[in-house]
Amino acid sequence: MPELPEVEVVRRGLQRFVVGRTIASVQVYHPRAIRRHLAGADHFVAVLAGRRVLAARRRGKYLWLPLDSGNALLAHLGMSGQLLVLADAAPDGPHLRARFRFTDGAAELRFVDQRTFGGLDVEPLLPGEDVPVSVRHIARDPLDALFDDAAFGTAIRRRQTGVKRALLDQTLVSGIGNIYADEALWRARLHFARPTETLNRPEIGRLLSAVRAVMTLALEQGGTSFDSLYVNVNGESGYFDRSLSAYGRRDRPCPRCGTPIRRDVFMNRSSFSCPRCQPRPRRARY
DNA sequence: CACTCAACCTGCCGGC
DNA sequence: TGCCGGCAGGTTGAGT
Repeated sequence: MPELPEVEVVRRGLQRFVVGRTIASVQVYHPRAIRRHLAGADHFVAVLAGRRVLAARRRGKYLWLPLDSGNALLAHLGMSGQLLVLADAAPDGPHLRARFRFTDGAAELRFVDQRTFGGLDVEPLLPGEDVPVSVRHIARDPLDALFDDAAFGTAIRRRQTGVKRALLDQTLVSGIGNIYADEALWRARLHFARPTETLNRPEIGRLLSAVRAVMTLALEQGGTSFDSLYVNVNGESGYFDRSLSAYGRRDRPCPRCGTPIRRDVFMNRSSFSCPRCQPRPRRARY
């Protein structure tokens, strides 16, 4: 489940159903699911057994559970990863990659991932910074209280690239993927190829406000689910897809001006925008 | 640093 | 019915 709102929905589920519990045993069913855990599956299983989950945290699209050992169980859901809290008796689906049982014998946690782009590992938390090693290179996300708007504005204007490419760069601002990039640009009336160095302060302010607004709304609606791949820990879909203004709406009217939404191929993926509200800049940068 | 491409996977959909 | 290309919410590393 990919972008920030969907990952945050999962984090909240883990907060409610997993934090405070002690892991009894772990089973790994597919080596790719723990490929980032370089010490291997046996080690992964061993360091988790008996550990208590202290919290459920997130930065951007990364999710982690700090443990009483001082390490954290880190998860990235990739394109199709799910963390599900299910009764032990619930049948295993075809894409079950790992299972976590708890000492209280209540519902277990499962990592399910059709495309196996997601992954789990256990790693130390950086002293002082409070994030796992693998999350160090990721910028704070726009819903983080410590996100620095002014610093972001300076940094994005220093880039020599297009604004959508910048939004998708997780080292500049994290949590934004293809859906919310297109939705935020539509709200801010900016074309995806707008050169970042030409953005002025009001435009950057508009852009950040748009990102936050669309993510907050999506969160209230449980995230965006086009199919059963993107679900919360209880397997339920979000319904923000009904509120999308541009993404996936090729040839359908722009909700603001009625012009048919266009689709462009950009960075080898689809970009949706309104030709009238988001005119292509004279000098475009991709 | 900016940028492109390929790779990593499975499954679904539409066209032929 | 079946085969094939295109497409899908992400990240990483190699190469220019």
